[in-house]
Amino acid sequence: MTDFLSDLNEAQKKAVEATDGAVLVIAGAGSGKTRVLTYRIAYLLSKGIDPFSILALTFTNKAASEMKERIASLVGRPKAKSLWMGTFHSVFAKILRFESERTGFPSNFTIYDTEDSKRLLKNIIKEQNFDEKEYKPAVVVNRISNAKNNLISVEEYNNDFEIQTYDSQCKRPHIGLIYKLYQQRLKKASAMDFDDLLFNTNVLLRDHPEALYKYQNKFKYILVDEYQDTNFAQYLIVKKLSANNENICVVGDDAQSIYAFRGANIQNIINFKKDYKDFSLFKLEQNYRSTKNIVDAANSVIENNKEQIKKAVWTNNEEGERIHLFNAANENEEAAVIGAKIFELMKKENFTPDNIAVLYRTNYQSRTLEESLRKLSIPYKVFGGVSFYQRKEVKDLLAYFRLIVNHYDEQAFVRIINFPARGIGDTTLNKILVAANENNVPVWDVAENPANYKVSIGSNIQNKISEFVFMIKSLKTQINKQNAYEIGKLTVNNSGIIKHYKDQETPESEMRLENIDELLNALKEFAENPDDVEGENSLKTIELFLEEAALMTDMDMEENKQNADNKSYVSLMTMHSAKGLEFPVVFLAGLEENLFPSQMSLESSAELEEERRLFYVAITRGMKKVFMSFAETRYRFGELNFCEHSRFIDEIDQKHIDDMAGIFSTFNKKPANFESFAESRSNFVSVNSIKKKQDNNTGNNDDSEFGKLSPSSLKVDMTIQHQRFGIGTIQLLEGKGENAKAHVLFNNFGKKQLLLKYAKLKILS
DNA sequence: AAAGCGGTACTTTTT
DNA sequence: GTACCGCTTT
Repeated sequence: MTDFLSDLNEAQKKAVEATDGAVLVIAGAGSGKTRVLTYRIAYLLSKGIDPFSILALTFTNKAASEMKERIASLVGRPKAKSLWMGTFHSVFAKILRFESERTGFPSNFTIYDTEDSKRLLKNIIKEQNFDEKEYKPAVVVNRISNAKNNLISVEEYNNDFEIQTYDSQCKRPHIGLIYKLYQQRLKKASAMDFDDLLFNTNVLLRDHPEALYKYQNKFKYILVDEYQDTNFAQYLIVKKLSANNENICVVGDDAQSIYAFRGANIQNIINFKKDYKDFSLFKLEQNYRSTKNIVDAANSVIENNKEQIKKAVWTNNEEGERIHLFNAANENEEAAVIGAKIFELMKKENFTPDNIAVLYRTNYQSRTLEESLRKLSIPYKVFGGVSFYQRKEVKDLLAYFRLIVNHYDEQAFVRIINFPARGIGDTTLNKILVAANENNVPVWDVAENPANYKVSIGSNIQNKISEFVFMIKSLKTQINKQNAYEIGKLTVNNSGIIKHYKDQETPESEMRLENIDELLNALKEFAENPDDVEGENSLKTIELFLEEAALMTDMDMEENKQNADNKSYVSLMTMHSAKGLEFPVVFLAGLEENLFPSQMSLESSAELEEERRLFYVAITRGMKKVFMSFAETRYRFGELNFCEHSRFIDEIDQKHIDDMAGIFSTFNKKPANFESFAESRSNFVSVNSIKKKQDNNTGNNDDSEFGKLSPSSLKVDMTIQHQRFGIGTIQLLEGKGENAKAHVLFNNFGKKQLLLKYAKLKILS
């Protein structure tokens, strides 16, 4: 029964066999981390452990379903299905629904996504007449999210001197009040946001010891994937649940911690040894994924981080090609070259599109890349950005489902009360909202019976509201009688959404209809696939669908689709979403200062180290070939910006780089295989831009007088000359050391911010 | 009440 | 460049 252990190397095998007690597995990139987790679970099952008593927490739904699949192939489907395996959010959402009697929330609570949260916050800020410039929903939502991730309740937030001082200093003294009102409104709407799922689980385990004992006894073996990305709320849940027998196994890589910005605490993994004194440590250091060049290049970068657990990642794989580095005049040329190179890889080296990924720091970079790939008819898929579930028509329809399941869902109500238009406008809606607030009742109660709350609405509009309320109520009577797909069809027809878009007859409405169709297909597939623990005869209701959809990223969605239509695409995604994935060929685009590392990360070394870890993650996605590129100019907010290449490139040991950009050669000498690149480039890029490039490379321009100047030699109002921008006046000097910057007003180029570390200047007067 | 127009302020990463 | 807001007109 344990024959599958022979698939593992020594370190992996030991990590699998140490089933009891606290276990920390530090797994370098590509070292078979998922393999250890799956085999460990399979091993537990083969020893007769009940699958219901194993809790495995992952970072994404995709990781969970893939792992389940692999375990199923090792020990059989029935056992694999009975495992408690999923993301923190989905597993504990399930538990919170089950424990509704203890939580004070009904079991059909809605999960608000970030957009819902922001809209609600916006409403509250408006109602309170706070300055909307100071109180931006995005900022407020972050403050509240941070508080919740650190288990700071409304009361604690408002009584904490430090927090209050900080908010006051930021000119936002009322965030505590907003937090309070926000939680009240969520409660009234029977809704939780993402962070509440973890926060309220902690409350449940803290205030209800009988529930804590129950789950401690239930989950005899706990496994946590990507432990380096857990936040305090998650950490404490795991700690509490495992306190009884300490059969806990956490797997992670501190070098790949990239979610501190949303509360992840790298100390959780670094301090594991303090939390569990009797722990065993296993290090997986052999990389099976990438070539020597890629592994070594990644190692040379991550070395620059101070805070890390020591490990030596190595590989037995072939040497492989060096990392190909190239530059481009602007983002369009960069995209064109990447497209051309992909075209060539497919044509000459038989790579398929799904062998290839283009990774970037920010979502907006996908646009130019898409254009380039479209021109070359290369099939591609953009992950992230405006995902399927965020499209207006899809969210509208989901709002119907939400309101049907949970009438109190305020955001869903506001969204669809007048969509499609049924003559209930802003004025009426505001009356209802105000009345709901004044009487401290859900909006639904007011809509159901306005007269009760002294809302004066004309009888004409009154009838329309009643019709709407009636429609939602009648659909509710069906939700436990008909499956998700049937409810979906009824909703689409009764609501008038289909008619609304059919009447428009524009290409845009056509597309929206297609998306609605796609959602119905997803419902159908969901309804007809009895893959749940509950068994074959249980009805797949719309409620169950919503629960999944709320916590689904488009990553999970696209995964299903790709399997379904079996087409091959080049993947376009952010470096963050690429975590956990691997591709034979990886392009890293836009490696420029202020873009990557992001401008916002330059203020603290902790944030800069996180960017570096992200760079490490990005490089280590590549199996065979890694291409890096940067543009010398890039449009941002419609304004032209001149860019310097990313500092991270300089941190790679030069011997691993095939430097076609010429950044490491003082004499700008032409690299050995520049020709082959120029060739593939010239097929698609205007000859002009190449010429410009080559002129630069010959070193004809007279730059002998320009040099890097120390920040101290410059003063405001000085007139300086820049190699490219010509003559200008210094307006402002900021930053220290590496980050010293000068704001210069150029005569012909307008205002520019120059990093003194790179800018070559000449002082004129 | 709804659609259309023009000005404005943004873009880090996501369960 | 674009998403979003508030103003206008019908």
